[in-house]
Amino acid sequence: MVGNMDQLARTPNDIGHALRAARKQQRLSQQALATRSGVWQETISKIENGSPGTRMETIFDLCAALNLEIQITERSQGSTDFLEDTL
Amino acid sequence: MVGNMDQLARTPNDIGHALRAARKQQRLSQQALATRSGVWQETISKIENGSPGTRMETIFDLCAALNLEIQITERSQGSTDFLEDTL
DNA sequence: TTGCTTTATGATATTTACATCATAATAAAA
DNA sequence: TTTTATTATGATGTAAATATCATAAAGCAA
Repeated sequence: MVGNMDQLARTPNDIGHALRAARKQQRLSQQALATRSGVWQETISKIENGSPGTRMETIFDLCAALNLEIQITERSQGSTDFLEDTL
Repeated sequence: MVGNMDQLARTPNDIGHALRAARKQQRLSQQALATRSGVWQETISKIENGSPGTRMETIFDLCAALNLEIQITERSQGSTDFLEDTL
């Protein structure tokens, strides 16, 4: 394990983990986050537990409230995966 | 100019722009992307034009098909750069 | 144990994204 | 121009996310 390369999100679970980690790091309850994000506590619970299909904007709201940012970048050519673009 | 730091996404429009840019860069039509992502061309059109409320998983599907990755990170404190974790 | 806080869950109603089709508008070639 | 490829748009039906409430389940202190 080289480092903290775990902000990568490719599934609803990844999102949930990232959000929960950030919230806990800031010692916010789901309810406190709900208040400052406008997303309901019940919804936050589901998202943190990886419920699928969450709307982008809900994630944006939570990220904003948690001082998180979302970046979209080219996938860095990984180690063992050998998938080639036959462009 | 240090680098291309414009993959930041905080609105549906940002997502749309990133996706369209990547698709064009790879010279794919919306239909071609639709085929390889499982997302319909009509839906791709709307997303690229910033339609709100898109489901996370739809974005994931498109990113996967375009070799893009989504990262969630702490918002880097701007200019005055003494940020402390009072852990 | 009790009591308090936090998180999860169940139900309902509204809203909306997406699939799907058809097609219109636009762009690009020919 | 005409033809073809691409993108956008409009309509419909279904599936599902979220707001909202009520409450159950966990967790944690006293």
